[in-house]
Amino acid sequence: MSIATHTPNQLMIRKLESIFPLTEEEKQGLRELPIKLSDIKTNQDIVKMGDQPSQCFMILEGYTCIYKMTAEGKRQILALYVPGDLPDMQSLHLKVIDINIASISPCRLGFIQHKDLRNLCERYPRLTAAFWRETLVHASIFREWLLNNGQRPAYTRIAHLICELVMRLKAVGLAEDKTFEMPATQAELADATGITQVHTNRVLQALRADGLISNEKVKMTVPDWQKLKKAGEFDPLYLHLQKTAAA
Amino acid sequence: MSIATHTPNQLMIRKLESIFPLTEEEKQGLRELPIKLSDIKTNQDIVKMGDQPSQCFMILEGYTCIYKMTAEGKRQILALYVPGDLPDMQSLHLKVIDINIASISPCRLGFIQHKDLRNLCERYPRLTAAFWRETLVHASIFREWLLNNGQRPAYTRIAHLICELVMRLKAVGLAEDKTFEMPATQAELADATGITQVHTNRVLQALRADGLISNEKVKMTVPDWQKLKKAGEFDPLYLHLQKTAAA
DNA sequence: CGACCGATTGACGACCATCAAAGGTAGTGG
DNA sequence: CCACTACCTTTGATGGTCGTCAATCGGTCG
Repeated sequence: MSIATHTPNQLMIRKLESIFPLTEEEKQGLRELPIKLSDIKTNQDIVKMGDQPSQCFMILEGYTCIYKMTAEGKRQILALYVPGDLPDMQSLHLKVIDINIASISPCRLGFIQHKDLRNLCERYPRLTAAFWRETLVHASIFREWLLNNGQRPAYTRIAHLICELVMRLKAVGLAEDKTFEMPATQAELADATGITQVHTNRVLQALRADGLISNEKVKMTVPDWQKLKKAGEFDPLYLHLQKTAAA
Repeated sequence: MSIATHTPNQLMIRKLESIFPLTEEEKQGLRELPIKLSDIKTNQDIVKMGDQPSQCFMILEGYTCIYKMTAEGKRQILALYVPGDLPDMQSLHLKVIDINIASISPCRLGFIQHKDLRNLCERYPRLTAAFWRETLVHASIFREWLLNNGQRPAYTRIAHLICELVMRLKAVGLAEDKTFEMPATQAELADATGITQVHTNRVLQALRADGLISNEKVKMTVPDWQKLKKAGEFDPLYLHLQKTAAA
């Protein structure tokens, strides 16, 4: 089977179902949510620190990241987002954006007005819990990244990051058996894991030499999931996936 | 003026008001929320990974932290929590706890049943937004820690952590002019910032030598806030405090 | 074909980790 | 009042993981 494709609203349903059980009525409500499409290129800023948007967006295709810079100009990538994710859901309740969001591949985005989201949640109150839960899961991912970047050596760290991506892609049906899209450059992986680009390159070489990953262009494949999982000390509890999605 | 003391429900109101404007009716609702007190000693686990609690708690006195361990037994402290904070609010929507929560000083805690919280939010729907916002602010803090621990040198990193604590304590009226409680040991600061205990000690000596902090036992004082802020590259935007609380 | 971007390699060094031990301080109990 | 203990802080010595700097290589695209 090839990688699943969805309409925007179907993708949102699939995403929410990966962490929250939806009723048929709620799905129907979600199908009626207005979503406005927009395509962007690689390395475009989508939302910037200080913005006060009246909408948020879902990724339909491609990857984005959120990042912050230090005064010295160093960049930390705080999260990678894949199709189905809502990188700026927080803007629903935090007026001022405190991060930057950029594409790391060509993307198709679906913009959703805050007011439409609020209306939907009023009509289907359990959806409030679903969206809240989505933000809580991402908070949990931030915590895991803190552990990963703070306490694990570079090799383990990158293995863990790859494990997480695979799991999250599988949850929305976007990872084939062992292969998935990995458009992030080595510089981006470096900024995500808090190591330098040069060292990232050497770690990736080691991971390839050990048979844990292989890649061609933007396609990465994981020959032996168990081995990678072990190398990355990966336990998916923190993703809080529904059992059906985790399988 | 001495450090503010509150009843449990007053403290919750004060805390929520630091990030969200409350109406008089909502405050009245909050005053009627049942909160059950409990005292614990230093270094007690309060909630553990895998738990499925039916309640959450607010800190009334003392400090707690949340942490995770790697397979090799290294500990990362993911957040420090001070009076007014709700370290396991996430349990309202994520059934399984994915972190450990422990006291780092003697604490008085106030336990709140999930069902009481849900009832309250049903009666005052804006409070849902307030509590959601509280969890989003903490997600924002996790992001800032990722930046801090990932990209800043040890000296800046610890200065930043101290700045954050001061701001958060002031927001709930728990930092006097320049002095506040700092019960965390150097080992705990080390695990929070991802550097070793030995190196933390040396950095603290440097901060003291530079006149940025001084401390006796559990009291820490900041002689020159502007200097510390600069040394820590501290910008409080990410705390999303109301203007009144930030002042 | 030249320009650009990302991946790769080499040499060197520093920040911070690791290991080990000693000094302070508080609390406990005889 | 003083041992005794436990915990935290401090110090010294050494070294490794990873950062920095710089250059080259390879592929893509206009």
